[in-house]
Amino acid sequence: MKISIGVADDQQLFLRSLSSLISSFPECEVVTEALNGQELLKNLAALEVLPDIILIDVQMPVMDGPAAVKEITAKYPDIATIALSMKEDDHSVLGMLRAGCSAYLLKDVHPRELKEAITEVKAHGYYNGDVLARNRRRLLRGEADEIKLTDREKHFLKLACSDYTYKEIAAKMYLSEKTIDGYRDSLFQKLNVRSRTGMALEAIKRNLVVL
Amino acid sequence: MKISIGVADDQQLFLRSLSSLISSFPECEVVTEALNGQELLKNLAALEVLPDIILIDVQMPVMDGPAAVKEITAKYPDIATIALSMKEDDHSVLGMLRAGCSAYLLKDVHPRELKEAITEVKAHGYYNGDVLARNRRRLLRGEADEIKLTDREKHFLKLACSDYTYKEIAAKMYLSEKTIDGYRDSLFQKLNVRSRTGMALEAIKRNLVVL
DNA sequence: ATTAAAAACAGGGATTTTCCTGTTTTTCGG
DNA sequence: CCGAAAAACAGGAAAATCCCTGTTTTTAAT
Repeated sequence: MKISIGVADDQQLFLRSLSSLISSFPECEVVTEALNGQELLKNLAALEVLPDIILIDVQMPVMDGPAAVKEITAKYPDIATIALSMKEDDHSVLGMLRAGCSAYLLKDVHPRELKEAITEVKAHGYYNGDVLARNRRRLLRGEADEIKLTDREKHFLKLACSDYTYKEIAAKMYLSEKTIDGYRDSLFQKLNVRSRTGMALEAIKRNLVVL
Repeated sequence: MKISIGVADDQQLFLRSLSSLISSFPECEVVTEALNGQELLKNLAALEVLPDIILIDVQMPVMDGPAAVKEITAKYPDIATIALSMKEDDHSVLGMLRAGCSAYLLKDVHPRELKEAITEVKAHGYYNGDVLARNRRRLLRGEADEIKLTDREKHFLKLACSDYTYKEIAAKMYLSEKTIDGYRDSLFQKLNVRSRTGMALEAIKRNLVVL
């Protein structure tokens, strides 16, 4: 019996190419394709035969990978998901891990490894050797750079990734400049930086803020 | 006669998938694949029958897109190149345009459009409707945000995208702090910013500095 | 050798940021 | 109502950055 596959990626060329490649695997067939999480869920709702496995990107518009995987895991517990991403930063990996992914591959893997991952996830429910397997324990026990930011800190951080002065940011947040100083100090500590530029760069690196 | 195609991309999965997809086009055949510009040039040197068209990413390790296209254009003037990229910022587009690309597509195009682009580039030497066609005149007449930075300014900018103080940067560059001030002022003007954080963010946005 | 341009450097003041320690107000749980 | 914790705010000094104008040195062309 062929393993049925769903694929979700916002890059159409990659999506179609990958589908084409997977269709060339004797033991696999692609049953659905989507350009984002929302479209994927819509397609799943309309399918009579659900895929066994879904290959899904992390960053997609409309509904991103973690949100989609979370919903798929809840609604279709028999579907396994394999993350396909360009990035392996802890934030991305943790997001997909927490959402319920069975494996996490980078987009620079060889097709043979993708095939192997599909096969192993189908047979055993997980795939050893991928990003997720290598980092699961470290990530879950919090050694990861996963930090907790309050909503206000996140808002401040987003505004701080700009040309604004702290005075201007305080005005935009309807807070005192001294409160802004406090947020900055807190973030300096959490991100282990010592300047605003360093903080902004670190935020971008960790995908806390998108440019 | 089939159009022979070469493909270069650092993401192996995309590379193989795309090759597989293009091999399914009746009028095309893939004759070489490479994971970077250097490997591509090496492969071309060994081929008896050169490809008509090369699909090439902009950002690759070892040798990037612009450098590779420049060399291909010089050594193999009969080979046309089509850029395939995730980004369409002016810097990336100009780099490929100046290097000699015949077309510039984003990776989110539909395979049909890729096919059309290949066909048109083969038949006419260019492809209307892509990023390059839409921006050629604007870019070349310099309305683009393409700015000229001296080697020293680039070096400074790279160092400034960090947690270092200007004093520390001056020490690393064996220059006076006042000279560093001068570079900063110059870059503030060129990038139209008014703070170091703004400068760093703008540099990243324009791919002047890679995180 | 001369001259012009580019690059490096400077003075100095204003503004902003960083750092440290502390107080007050608001919120929340018992 | 009370007390603790969280959030907001504060003083103030030092350091860093920004802004403006200008000089000196080096490089390059003639």
